[in-house]
Amino acid sequence: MSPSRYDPGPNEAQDTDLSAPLPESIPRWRAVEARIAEAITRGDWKAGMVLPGETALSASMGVAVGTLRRALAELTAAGVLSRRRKTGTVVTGRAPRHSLRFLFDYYRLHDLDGRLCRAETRTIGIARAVATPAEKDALDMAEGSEVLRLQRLRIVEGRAVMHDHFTLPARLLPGFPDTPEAAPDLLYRHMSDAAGIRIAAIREHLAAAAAAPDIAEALGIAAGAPVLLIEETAFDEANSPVAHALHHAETSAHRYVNEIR
Amino acid sequence: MSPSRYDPGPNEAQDTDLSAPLPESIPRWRAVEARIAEAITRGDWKAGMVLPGETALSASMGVAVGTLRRALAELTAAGVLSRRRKTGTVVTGRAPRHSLRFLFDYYRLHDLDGRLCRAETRTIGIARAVATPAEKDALDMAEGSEVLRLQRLRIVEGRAVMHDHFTLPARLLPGFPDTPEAAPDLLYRHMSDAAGIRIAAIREHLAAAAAAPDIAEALGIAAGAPVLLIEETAFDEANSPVAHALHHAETSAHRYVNEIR
DNA sequence: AACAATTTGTTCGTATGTATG
DNA sequence: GCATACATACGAACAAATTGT
Repeated sequence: MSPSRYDPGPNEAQDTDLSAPLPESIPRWRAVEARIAEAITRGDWKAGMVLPGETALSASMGVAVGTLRRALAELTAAGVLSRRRKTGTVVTGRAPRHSLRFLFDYYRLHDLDGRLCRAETRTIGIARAVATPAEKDALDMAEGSEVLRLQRLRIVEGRAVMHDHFTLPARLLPGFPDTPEAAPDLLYRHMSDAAGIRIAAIREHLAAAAAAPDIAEALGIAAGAPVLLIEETAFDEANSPVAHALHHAETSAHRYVNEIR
Repeated sequence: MSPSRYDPGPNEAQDTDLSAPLPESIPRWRAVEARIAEAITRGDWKAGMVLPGETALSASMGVAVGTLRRALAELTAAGVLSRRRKTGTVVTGRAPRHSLRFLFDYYRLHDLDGRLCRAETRTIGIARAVATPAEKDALDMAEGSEVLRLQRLRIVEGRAVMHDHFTLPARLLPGFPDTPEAAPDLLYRHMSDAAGIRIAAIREHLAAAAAAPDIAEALGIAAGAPVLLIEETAFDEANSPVAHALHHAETSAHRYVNEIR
């Protein structure tokens, strides 16, 4: 904190609250990474800013250069930072919103101007049933396994823009609520917190389709209007499918954004 | 190659042609990474196979452990490998098709059964012009800059399934051909080879729309039929936009596939 | 044009911790 | 408990690229 000095600084990033002791029990490079990412998302280090050099940063955070480099490498791979010799390490300003590393609610609805939309989630149905053959196949389950089915709406500024239909192996989520009111909004976060399931990869199959009557009604559009169809499968670290979902999105005023590296 | 012995091996990966001298002028860890990735895509190391330990591998390839670890870390981050203590390093079998690292023609059309489609590319138009305000904005160019416009069709089994409209800053690609016949099929590969432009990230805005008459005709579908709209922007390592494209895909028999980590 | 200084990139080596069989 | 394999952490030296003198 060093309250004795005030230094607005020219274009260089200044200290946030580095040199505070790092938490234990997690890798130091990860703690360093989180601290830097936090400083960026908080706006302490803005887009285009150049960070202090490796030696200075590592010294100020009390870790070896190699440890700091690991953290910077991860953030660079995630697209948050860009590094060039002599120029230094600069904040790209590209949002880390599309990486599973940083967000459990990784959804990515933007408006036509490119701004991220904050979507409210409303669960409208929960049911338990024996898996259909298609579900059994998609989730790699045994014969007769039970599944949880969830229907949800994503709402932006009062308008429903996406309809979700999730299918989850019931075995993975014992004690999952049976009423829509009690359902968690952040499904993947809940899976991580309540059942220790960490999503390692998500695969999406995208298509355009004409809206079926029930979907059209839920989204408040005409039947047959074009909707974005997203078939999503989530995998854990062992590469087993742990969730399957079918999304229908109304995209006359929104875009589904995707970033590839 | 060691032709004196033949060893089918139990479940362990055996030598491919490691210990061959590594190429110069590129980082050694990248050469190691490429060699391992190649062995996997060639089928030498199959899905589920466990690779030799770090020390053994590094020794057999003539690099330090840290160098090998860098290569393995990259492949793990890309989803090609999975590493666990004691168990070792195993091949996941998940395809690295959606990573910019491995494919210049990164396009990702699959059929409804999930199989990757090999799409033929046909360039149907090339033009040079002064950038429109929208293009100038999307590509972050100066007033009055010249752009290259490319129209292409993606064809799978004789049927056009996607229409591409690319816009590129003409300044970046001097000597680009002026006739469709001479245009390169792999645009990003060409940009890398001919102009040294390396694509570091791609952002896509996806939506569903009703097909306009000209697009409908190009794709051989009815006007107004739902099409998948993909607005794509490619960035180089300095985070500058270097290409912009508008894709229209016919998705009655195909899916556009996307993998997130 | 040549050169020096700075900053990241690569490579090496080593030591210790930790999870797993 | 022990051996094994990866994970973390440290440090050091040199290479390569870029900027400014």
